[in-house]
Amino acid sequence: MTKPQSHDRETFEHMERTPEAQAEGFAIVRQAHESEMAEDYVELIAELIETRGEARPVDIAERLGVKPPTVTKNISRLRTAGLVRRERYRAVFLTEEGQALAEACRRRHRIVVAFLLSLGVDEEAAERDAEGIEHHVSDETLAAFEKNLSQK
Amino acid sequence: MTKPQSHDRETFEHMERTPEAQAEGFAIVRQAHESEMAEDYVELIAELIETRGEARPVDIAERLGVKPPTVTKNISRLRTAGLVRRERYRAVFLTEEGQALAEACRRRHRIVVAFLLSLGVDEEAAERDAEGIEHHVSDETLAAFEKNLSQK
DNA sequence: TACATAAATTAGCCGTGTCTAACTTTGCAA
DNA sequence: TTGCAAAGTTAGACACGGCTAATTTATGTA
Repeated sequence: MTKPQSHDRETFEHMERTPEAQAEGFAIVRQAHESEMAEDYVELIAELIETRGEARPVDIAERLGVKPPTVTKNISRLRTAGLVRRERYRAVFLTEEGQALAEACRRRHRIVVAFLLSLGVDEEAAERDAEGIEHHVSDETLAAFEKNLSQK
Repeated sequence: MTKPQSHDRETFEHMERTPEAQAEGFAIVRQAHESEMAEDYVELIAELIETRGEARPVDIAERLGVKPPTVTKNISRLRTAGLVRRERYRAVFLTEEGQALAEACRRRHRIVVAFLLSLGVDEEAAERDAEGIEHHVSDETLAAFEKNLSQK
């Protein structure tokens, strides 16, 4: 069950993580992927409501770079998840829960972008990279980003 | 084609990105997701070959936290992609191309981890977050991480 | 050598997130 | 007021990356 104490190689450059710890890490990444769609949508919906007064599927589709049927399907998933409220053929609005999630996501997004900018990454790249990175930043790392920012 | 000059709101807190630029950002993230599987596998395979002399599906599965049939299926995709070479029921090896990719991924991984550690993130979290973040770090951002590291 | 066990594969299922084609609804303008 | 264009939805397909159950192959040991 437990590993034998003695090995051919007794010396390690750096201690390897256990297979279990490694597996847990990958599980966390897979889990993050599952919530990415929801996070991207509510974030974008909040942005659209703020700047245009409403979030129309056609605008969501354009900004996400996907086709309208994809938006319809995903919006209905968000509705099932309780993040979004809407009537057929009408604009989309966020529930309380959706708003809370959007707020958290936008805050995290802002921090990641600001942090990358503070590192000297240009605006285009910072914005692009943040889109992918933000979903994988733990609270602890986010705090480290913030701390580092305020110390500049 | 071009946007009308005058708007209801002439003042922006910060200039919004165009829908196209935003859509391109999301497209890049989606693209990154497609190569994540390949990157995680070749990185892990290289690691296993280095530490154990060979990469067996059972070990890959354990460390990835997935079941063996998943590994079989994905390995065959990697073979099709030309990243991996192997005979049925035998261990997996990397092609030249696979090795090059693995090397690039491991380098990026090391830099991301080192950077997070330098920010004061603890080892566990750094390792976990890096797993997700590394696939979304552009060359430019990676360079910024490195530069910041060397300046410590 | 033969067999039990471990490893790997195959077959077949599922949910996600994308697409195209075709249809329905909305709402504006003549 | 009616009719058309734009927006939205539905239906149906597909690839991906997971899974379980059942099967096949490899291997070490009795």
